[in-house]
Amino acid sequence: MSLARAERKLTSRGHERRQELLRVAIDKFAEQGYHPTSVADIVGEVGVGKGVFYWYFTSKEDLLREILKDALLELRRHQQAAICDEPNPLRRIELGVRATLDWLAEHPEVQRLVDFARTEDTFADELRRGREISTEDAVRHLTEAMGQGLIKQGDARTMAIAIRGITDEISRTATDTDSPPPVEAVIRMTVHGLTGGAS
Amino acid sequence: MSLARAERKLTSRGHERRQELLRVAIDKFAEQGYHPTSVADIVGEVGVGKGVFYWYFTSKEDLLREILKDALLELRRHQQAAICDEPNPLRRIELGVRATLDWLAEHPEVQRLVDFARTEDTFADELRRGREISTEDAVRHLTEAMGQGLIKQGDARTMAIAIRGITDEISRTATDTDSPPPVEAVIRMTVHGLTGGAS
Amino acid sequence: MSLARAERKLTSRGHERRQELLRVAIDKFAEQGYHPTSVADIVGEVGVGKGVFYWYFTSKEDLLREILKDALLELRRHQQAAICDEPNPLRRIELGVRATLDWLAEHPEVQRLVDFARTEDTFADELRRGREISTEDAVRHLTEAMGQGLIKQGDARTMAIAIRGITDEISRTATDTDSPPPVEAVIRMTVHGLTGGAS
Amino acid sequence: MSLARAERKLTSRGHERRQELLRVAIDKFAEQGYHPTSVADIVGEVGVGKGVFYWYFTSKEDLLREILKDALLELRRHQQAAICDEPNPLRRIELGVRATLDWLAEHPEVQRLVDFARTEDTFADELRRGREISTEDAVRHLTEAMGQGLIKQGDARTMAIAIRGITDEISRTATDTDSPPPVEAVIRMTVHGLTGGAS
DNA sequence: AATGAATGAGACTTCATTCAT
DNA sequence: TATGAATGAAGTCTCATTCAT
Repeated sequence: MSLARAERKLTSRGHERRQELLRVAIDKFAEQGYHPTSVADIVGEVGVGKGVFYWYFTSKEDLLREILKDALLELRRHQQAAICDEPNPLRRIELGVRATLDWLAEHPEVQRLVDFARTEDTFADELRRGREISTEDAVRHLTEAMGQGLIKQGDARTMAIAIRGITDEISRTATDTDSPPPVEAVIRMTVHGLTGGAS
Repeated sequence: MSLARAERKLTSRGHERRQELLRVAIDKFAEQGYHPTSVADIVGEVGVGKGVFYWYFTSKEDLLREILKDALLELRRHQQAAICDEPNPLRRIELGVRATLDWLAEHPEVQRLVDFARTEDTFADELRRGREISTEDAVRHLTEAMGQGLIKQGDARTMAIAIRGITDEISRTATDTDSPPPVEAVIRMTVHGLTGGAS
Repeated sequence: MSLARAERKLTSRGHERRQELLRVAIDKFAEQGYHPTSVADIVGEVGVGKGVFYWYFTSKEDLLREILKDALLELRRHQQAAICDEPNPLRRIELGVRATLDWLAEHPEVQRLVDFARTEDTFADELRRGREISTEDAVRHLTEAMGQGLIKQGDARTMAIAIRGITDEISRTATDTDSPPPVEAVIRMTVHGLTGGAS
Repeated sequence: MSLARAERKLTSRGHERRQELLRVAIDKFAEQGYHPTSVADIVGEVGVGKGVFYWYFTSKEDLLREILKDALLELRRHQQAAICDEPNPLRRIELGVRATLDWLAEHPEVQRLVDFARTEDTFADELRRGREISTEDAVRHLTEAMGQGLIKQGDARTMAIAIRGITDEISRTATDTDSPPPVEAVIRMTVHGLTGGAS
């Protein structure tokens, strides 16, 4: 019986084709949006027949899901690699934020796709789990930091979500204005206080 | 030549029809996404023919643009009304954040639409201008607060964007989990410091 | 909410269009086969856009099902009308066979469609029920005839099936050779004995 | 130029492969229908690449034609073997009918394929010739039987077709209901009179 | 002999939009 | 104003067939 597309063993040429399709799809999706981009657009750009697309992917939907899965996995890896085994929890947050801004600056297309995916139920679930995990990670660091008296006591979960809100929005704006994200300012705000109210 | 739809004078019954179409469209768009929702879906739910739709709106695209324009205008009004003539700039930020969390909690559909619109060039421009304005508003308050020594000197623009990032992401999460946004925690973080680092 | 296609109320023009589509589809299906006939072929012949097809039918499959349902209903009506209230059960069989040969000769396309439908599970069920009913009808007449000593005792069900086998195959051959079915010979065989063995 | 596939000399392993493809194809065709079964389905089930298929068969169409040719040849052989050199023509009919019911009961898939093939012009011709021959055979026996006064004078050709109609329909029904065909009842009807009308 | 990647026409179907009634 | 029939381009996807390896 034929293998599911995902499990199919690919020749090295096949692997390259697949990557090429992914790359082009990411670009087009980010540029025009998921729905406005047709499979014909994608294969047209790569210069292959439509069948090729369906040789490597089950459907257009499957393709986006694949893209999202890969991207979030990579981002996570990037973050983990940055944090490594830093003992200071507050510094871990900092390194995580830096890594995120960094990676998103290098993959501006991805954020658009994630943002889109979040607006359509079919894809939203795919993301929720990943977001949960990243939130929990941050909560862990923040809780530890509170325990060590490095930051004031507070609602760690809300803080974690806020931090993601900041990094994401800063990244979006940086991409929109085609300028590098103000990393240091963000770090100052997230780690040393958003406004540093005089209180 | 016929008038542009928007400018056409409507009977009060016509006005109601239009509002009903808008309402249904917002719900469906938020629920299933813009593209997956067809014009037939919308008019079907309202119980009118397709002609009606094209009497009130130039196109499906026009409809979403209209929705976005209206929504952002309303949000802005809500914010302005809250801030009113509060003299303390930091307090103005606070009131603005409160008003935003408030309004988004009552209009969870809108945020999805805005988030989607941001991912497709056709709509993105519509939003950029509004975002610019709201950023500038916040920058003004923050700059004034710095001038008065209420908050530490810093990059006001980045702060403004960060605050929007927080309110938006907190709102999204609140909607996702169907729970009220942790308003006080957010206020504390935005106004009195995100982590309030011990430094 | 929009009505299911089947229940949609049609204008008289709409009703005609639908009939035209049915007619052309029956012809094409019978001529080239169901699968080799594309929806494009059908609407092309009628001279309308593809959307029209899907305005009147849910799918190509639905269309064939509809055709089968209508055809079998009509055939049954024709048979019933012929038998009417004939008291002699053997004569009822005769009238039924005559009516069947008659109707199939006038609707040679239908038999091909039914024959095809029988070979594909999706449609086979649609037919089985109808066949059951017609078999039971014949069994009733035959049993009554046996009771009255009009025919020898025997397996009524097998007889009924055999009679259908004869009428169908005779009809097919008549259609194939483009000649009228040998009605009298068939009647003689079915009613007075297939070979009339000398036994 | 390469030899026609059919004439190519095959190694014994090659012969087996071919048979396996035929066997699987017959099963799938009978199960799902000819068109709904893809070449990929067939080779997938056998566990070979697509190239293999096209090594042994010119096309999918060719495959079905081959199947039909083989099947009808085998059925004919089975019938001939049964009739052998029976001198009584009426008994020859009986033996032929028995052999046919027998063989169709053992090869229920084949009948579906033949039935399907009859509904599509591409294959119909392939079958017509075979049907002609078998009709002529039966006509010969029947005419002889009439000459010997074993059966009443009548339209031998119509009788022959009727007999085929009976055996086929009985076989189909037996397959459908997964029960053995009522051989004796059929013999009685075909040889000694369908209803044995009292006339 | 065999594989599996590639092809590309064409299948079915949807849908924004128009327009006669 | 309103309807619903009609349009037809475009969308996703399938599949018989070919061919480089």
